[in-house]
Amino acid sequence: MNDRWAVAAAEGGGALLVPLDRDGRPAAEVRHEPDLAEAVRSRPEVGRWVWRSTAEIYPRLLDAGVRVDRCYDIEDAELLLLGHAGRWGEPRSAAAAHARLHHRPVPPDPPVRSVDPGSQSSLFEPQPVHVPFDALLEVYADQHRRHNETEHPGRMRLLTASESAGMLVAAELNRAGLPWRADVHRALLDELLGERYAGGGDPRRMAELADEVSQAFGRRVRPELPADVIKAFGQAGIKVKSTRRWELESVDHPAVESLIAYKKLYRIMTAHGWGWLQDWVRDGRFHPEYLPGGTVTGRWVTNGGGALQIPKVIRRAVIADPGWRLVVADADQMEPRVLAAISRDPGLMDVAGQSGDLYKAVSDRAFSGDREAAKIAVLGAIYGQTSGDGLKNLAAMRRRFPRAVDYVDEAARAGEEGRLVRTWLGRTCPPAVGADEDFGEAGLPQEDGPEPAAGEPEFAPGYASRNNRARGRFTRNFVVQGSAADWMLLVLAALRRSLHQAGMKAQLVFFQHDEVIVHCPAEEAAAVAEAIRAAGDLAGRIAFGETPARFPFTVAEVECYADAK
DNA sequence: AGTCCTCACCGG
DNA sequence: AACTCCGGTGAGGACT
Repeated sequence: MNDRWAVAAAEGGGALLVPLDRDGRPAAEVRHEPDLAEAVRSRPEVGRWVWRSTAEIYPRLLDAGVRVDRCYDIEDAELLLLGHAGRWGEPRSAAAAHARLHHRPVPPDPPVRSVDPGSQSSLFEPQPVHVPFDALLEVYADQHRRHNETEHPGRMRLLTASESAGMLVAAELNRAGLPWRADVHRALLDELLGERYAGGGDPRRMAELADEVSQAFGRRVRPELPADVIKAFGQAGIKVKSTRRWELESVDHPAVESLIAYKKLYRIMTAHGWGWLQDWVRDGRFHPEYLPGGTVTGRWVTNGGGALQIPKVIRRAVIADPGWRLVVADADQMEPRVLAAISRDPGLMDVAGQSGDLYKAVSDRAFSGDREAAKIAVLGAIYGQTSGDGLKNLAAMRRRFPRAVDYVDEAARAGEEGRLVRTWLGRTCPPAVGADEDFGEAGLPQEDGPEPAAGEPEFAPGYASRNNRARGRFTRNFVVQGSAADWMLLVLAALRRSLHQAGMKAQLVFFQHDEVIVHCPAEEAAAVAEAIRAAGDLAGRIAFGETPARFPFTVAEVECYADAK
């Protein structure tokens, strides 16, 4: 059933609980029970647990071996509801929400603690702010009401419910960790960077490359210092504006090859080297900290460990346990398919209704079979390409897929004009950055945002409109990327549920924007792959209603993550 | 000694 | 050809 109960840890220990009625109000007396986990465990009939913060309470339940099917995260919902009302930036804690209800001074949100890699505790639960249970219940009932005031109440309810499901997934991902072979990782580092010397300094291979760079310049150059490299090129008579790889690649100088190779290894050493291994991998698992909804578009972020930026070469260390497999599933062309579903463009829906190569299908319709041109045009429409081939091809897009292009154009226009912009489910874009509240410059128009580049006249004509255009590109992308994140949350929720209902040992162990990894016994792998595909279809129907658009996944069953692509 | 900023790279 | 959208990460250095 859909029965909801609210629960909170009691101050002196134990739990406070109460069933809720259809309006989200207490349907009985609040009861106190001595054991939080037991109170939840003993009520499997509860359809959804309503609580202040999943990150605070759910790890404690998991510690006690208690899993819940569904929850409602009040502080996450507060953030989404405030955003929908255009009140981005107001404190989202339950304490703040309660104060607002009673027109009392609103306390600021507590700061998030800094990263502590060695710690096992959650990074996102600063210090629990105590909120009396009855105050929490008032906030929930008010949120229940506020959903009905949104543009699409059904979608908004789906948004808060699915992001709450994401919170459950995140807590479980944090606990499970990604299988990680530290021995393989170390061997990889030795192979790529060279062995480390006892006295410190660069590892062998990197030291060799640094020497090659210095020899090519005829003087000692530290390749990891952009300023030093630019100066060295200047002394060699070559002007470079930066030491970015794409710029260096076009430079004709004997140092370039070694320099690029060094920078590649330097990046691996600093971001995913021995120190990283020490900090983030324990007991054969990499434990990042996932934060659902950490970006304004609804994409997740991780705090620490760089879990969403694991270099391809390092993925060789991600290896399933003996007898187990990694089922790696990647949503195919997620964003164009989502654009088809939200814009209802007939041509694009038609194309997205097939599970084959979407860009090929687009190219057959509008680009005489030129797949590359089609891909650039589709992505250009989504990203707001302003120059180059994308612009030329955009005209063809506009002819063949007018409603799709109109949809993102309208989002861009709304952004430029400072209107609210929302994803399909109702996640709302924050106002333009720039009016910095800390300095009380509320009256500043949005176009006074970021500082102009050095040397650029601060009030040059055209400066404002340039920033407005940047804002338009942002909101144009926001509706697509954000609606895709909406869909992906529903995928995660459906997948989590079906893996559990099937009674499998399979575990979600990784999530990255459009990709999931499930770790499972080899004999479950086929069923897991099917569950992922089914979750994608179900999420499409739930999020967007009946639509011909399909949401296929490329699924690989592997022992090593690096073999998935 | 701590904080903030820039750079350049990783991923989607 | 150029670096469009969304982020995290560390190092180094400038600054307080």
